[in-house]
Amino acid sequence: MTKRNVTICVSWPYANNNLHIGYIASSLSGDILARYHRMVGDDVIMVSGTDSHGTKPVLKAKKEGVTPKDIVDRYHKNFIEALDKFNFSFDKFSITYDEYHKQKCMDIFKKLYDNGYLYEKQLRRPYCEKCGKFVADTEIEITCPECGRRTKADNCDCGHVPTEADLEGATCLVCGGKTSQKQDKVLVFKLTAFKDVLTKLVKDNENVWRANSLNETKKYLADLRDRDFSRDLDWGVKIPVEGYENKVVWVWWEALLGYLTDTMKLGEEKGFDWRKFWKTDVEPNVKKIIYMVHAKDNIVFHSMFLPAMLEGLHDNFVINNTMVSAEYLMANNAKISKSSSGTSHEALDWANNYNTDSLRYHFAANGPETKDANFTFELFQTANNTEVVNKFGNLINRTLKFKGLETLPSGKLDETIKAEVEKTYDEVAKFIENIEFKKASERAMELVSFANKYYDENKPWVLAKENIEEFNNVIYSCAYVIANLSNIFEPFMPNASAKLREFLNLNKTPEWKPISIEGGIKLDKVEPLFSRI
RNA sequence: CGCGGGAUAGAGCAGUCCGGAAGCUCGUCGGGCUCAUAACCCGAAGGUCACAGGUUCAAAUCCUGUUCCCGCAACCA
Repeated sequence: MTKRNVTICVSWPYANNNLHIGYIASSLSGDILARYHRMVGDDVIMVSGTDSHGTKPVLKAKKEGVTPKDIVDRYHKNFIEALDKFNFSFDKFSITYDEYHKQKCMDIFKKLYDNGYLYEKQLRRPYCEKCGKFVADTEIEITCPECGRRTKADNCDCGHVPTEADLEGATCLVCGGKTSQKQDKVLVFKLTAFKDVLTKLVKDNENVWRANSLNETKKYLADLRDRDFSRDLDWGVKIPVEGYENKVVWVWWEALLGYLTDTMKLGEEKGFDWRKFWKTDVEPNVKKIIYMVHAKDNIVFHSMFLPAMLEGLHDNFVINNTMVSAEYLMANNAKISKSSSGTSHEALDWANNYNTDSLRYHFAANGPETKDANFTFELFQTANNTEVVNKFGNLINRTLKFKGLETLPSGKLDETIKAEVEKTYDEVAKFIENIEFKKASERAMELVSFANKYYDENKPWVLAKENIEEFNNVIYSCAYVIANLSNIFEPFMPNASAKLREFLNLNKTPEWKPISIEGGIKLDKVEPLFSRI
């Protein structure tokens, strides 16, 4: 296959709470893609980082009497630790308060301004005299005129959306004082200027994107509006326009550019030209794939906001991308973010208590790919004990720990096994490239079932006593399957795959193609890959 | 009536675009095997495809309406 340049953009977790398993479930697709594309020989980068700006860290910092940086550093550390334990193979995982990111963003925003895509709008906003600044809706509290309860001003639990008038005399949550409506201005991004480009983008991907990405984007296009670009806040990326010294860029606009700034930084560090991943005029003959991996609440930002910004630079950016939009992971049928039950939904807790390969497999096979997926300990336990331990782990054990077997015998490779292995590579690859990870992981597991069946039908425990040559052929053929499972499962269960390579003295760098195996390997390193829970 | 995704055996899901004998994994029940972490293999039972209409020789699939879950729409991100 000809080499492609593949960029995998995994959405940026917000530094407001510890990483939860929903993020792992919806982002895993990115790591599966990254590992697979590296194995087929593509030039791959996978990037993301911590989204550190916005009002929430600021509020939390005030409450705890620390700086916003202290808050986001705490969560950034948690993100890195959790993602590392789940074996996410990021080439870069940065943080948006990084000076490099901020500077590059400001350069880009200046260009968008110069190109005429940012304009000023007047409006009235709540202003706190005591704090001496305009405050965000989440920083003030009002009495809801609909239900009479106290609520933050962005929305009320009763469903009422406060109007400009409702905000008059709101309470500032920072200082406790009253706010008043004052004349303010906001910088607006001219999203409507990109209607044709975005319409074409959707049309070009009619058979590529999932239904949620396509329809959600079409809906926005039907009623396309310009979007606010600035925010009244001092924690964020400064706006390189005169008169906006006290405002910052709304986090979305700069966080999305993190994919680009990560790539630029990576290029400087590793010595490659970042443009080969993002520009049509660099390595023009190499196919470029840009995957956008995120959950459904992020759709339009990736399908519209980012492409519009890139197009607005008038600089041959690759606009076309492959949207990989997941639905939501529910925990015990409740929204993870709002759940307050005793069970932890923190990614790090799960990683510390259970086998992350097993969790990865479970999320690939039963994750929120096209609709919300429920996640419970019981469902995971079943998947772990039946699919992962009984089928996968047991195949390894019954083959490589066959009673009395100390070295792998040489033998003749069974033709049906050889053919099935080749077929599995092709079909799993097809599913992965088609962003169907549920099917891909299940198809991979079918090879395990195929081998277990082959094992049973050929009864090596009988052959061991009656026909040692045939016994050797069967065990050798099963070991051949196991060697290839170490490749095929690399995107899904990287730890187990690495251990299999160690058991069988295989090359440490896996490739997406059948590998042969030699007899005579000492089997003393073999141990159970997974344990029951 | 703001908009998008979803509702299919006890559980989790595929099938819906392009209508043509209801499938997969797990669980349950029965059988086989004894190499293996009591794992593995074979077989069976189990579903008015959310609900109500309609189109058709034929509907899980197309059309209309309804209910429920999730998300988006606002200076939350």
